[in-house]
Amino acid sequence: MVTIRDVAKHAGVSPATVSRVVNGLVGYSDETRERVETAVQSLSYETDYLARGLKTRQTSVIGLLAPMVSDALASQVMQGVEEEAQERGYAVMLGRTGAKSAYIAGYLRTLRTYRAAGVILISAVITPETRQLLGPNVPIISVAISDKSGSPSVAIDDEQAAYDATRHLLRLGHRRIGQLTGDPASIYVAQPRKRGYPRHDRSRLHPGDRHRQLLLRKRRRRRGRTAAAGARPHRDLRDERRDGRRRRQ
Amino acid sequence: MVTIRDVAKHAGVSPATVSRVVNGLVGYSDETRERVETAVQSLSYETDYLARGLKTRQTSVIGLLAPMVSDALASQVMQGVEEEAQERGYAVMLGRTGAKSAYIAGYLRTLRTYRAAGVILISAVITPETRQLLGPNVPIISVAISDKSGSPSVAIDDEQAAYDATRHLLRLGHRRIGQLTGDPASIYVAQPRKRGYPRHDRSRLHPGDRHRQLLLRKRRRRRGRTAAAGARPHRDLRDERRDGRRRRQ
DNA sequence: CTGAAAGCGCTTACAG
DNA sequence: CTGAAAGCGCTTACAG
Repeated sequence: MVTIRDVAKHAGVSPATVSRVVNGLVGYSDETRERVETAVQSLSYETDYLARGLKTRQTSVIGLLAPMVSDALASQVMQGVEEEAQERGYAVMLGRTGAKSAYIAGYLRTLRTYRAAGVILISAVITPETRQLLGPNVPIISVAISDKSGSPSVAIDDEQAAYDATRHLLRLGHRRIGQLTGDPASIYVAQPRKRGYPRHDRSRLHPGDRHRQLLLRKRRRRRGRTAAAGARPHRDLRDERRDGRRRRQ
Repeated sequence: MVTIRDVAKHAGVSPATVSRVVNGLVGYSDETRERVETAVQSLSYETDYLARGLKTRQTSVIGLLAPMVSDALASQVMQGVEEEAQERGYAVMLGRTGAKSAYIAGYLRTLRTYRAAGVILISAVITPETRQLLGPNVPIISVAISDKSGSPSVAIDDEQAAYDATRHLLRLGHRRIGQLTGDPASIYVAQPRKRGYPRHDRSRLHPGDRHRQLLLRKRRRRRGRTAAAGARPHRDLRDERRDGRRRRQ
């Protein structure tokens, strides 16, 4: 393996100077720089990240933890993270937060000992333990869950999203609307979603949709039997249903 | 950070001995082992992978290169690789072989300088350049493309698969069968797929399927106009079509 | 502008 | 069974 010493010898300078040039620091003449660069080229020298990381206490590794690697949302995020990381010279290390949260501790420990430059958490909550396992100096970013603990996060307003999605269906004239929030015990965003849904009331319906609603009502009557055979709506939807019925009377 | 020296001091032994115990080597008394383990526990010592890797010239990192992170097949493979890796104490480093093959060189270089223990290549061909960039000591495994260069690979027989898939359709009585192989210039498996398809001839049809074929033929006649309006079959399929027609005469 | 030196945290012959 | 020492390849005050 070609080391910084080899380059130094080849260029007739000290290893310290090679390091400075390679890292783009200050403190060398143009001529020196050129000699070093030539030597780097002809020996095809490559910095040893392990050695550098050991010395500087930091590598260009970033940790990327997802619930599942093959998760649909996570895949998309991972793809994006990977693209940007590679563009900026970072390497991405993969991990799963998975079902067993014991796993995540292991990954975090690994990332710390590889001196990761930062960690991106997809669909996972940053707990005090997370912080502690990673040490105080590793930045954490959470994606898809907005963090309350002070870390930056990239996420949507889940409550508002539930509200908007429901409104969309209401505008289309639908009245029997189910909501699948996920189990609040394990799906963190279930709560805000559950809050967003019932914020609706009749007065919020868009007035311009009257016509369309009439159409839909007719169509529904025609499909009467099919509709009646449908699944019973979720308990939380009772109010909306009653609301819809009253309008029809 | 807790180092091996701290543990050594705490346990009243030398760093060398701590290293031996931690790595499960031979050469220490039971009593020593216990003292070291206690010290490791109470200080919650964690091996520095960077330092170890620098010394041993090998880390527990394995590289995982896929065409796209969000690719459907790759996602599944990645998930599996990640599970097994984590079980065995390896960390997975991500990379994309992507459209630009120039990228892959960068990843391979990175993996070499992180002293990766091995590399898994999904849907990519192992070229001499691959080998060269990674150095002679890093094992490479290719997935989804069977390697001819001597590396182990996990893949299906694409030619046979194309043959089998075609046979399946033939058995169902279909005669107008298109094949989407992908562009042979960029999709490596297009060639074997293309070979597998036309290996069929009439005599290979499963005799037990006669009855079903008759049924299908009737049905097809009924839908005559629709069928006629369908897309023209691929040029490569002409023989199969003619074959099918003759049987009807 | 440049180099000698120390040290990051570990491992591993070597010697006892 | 155990320890002192050298060294992996780099960076960075320090001194000039």
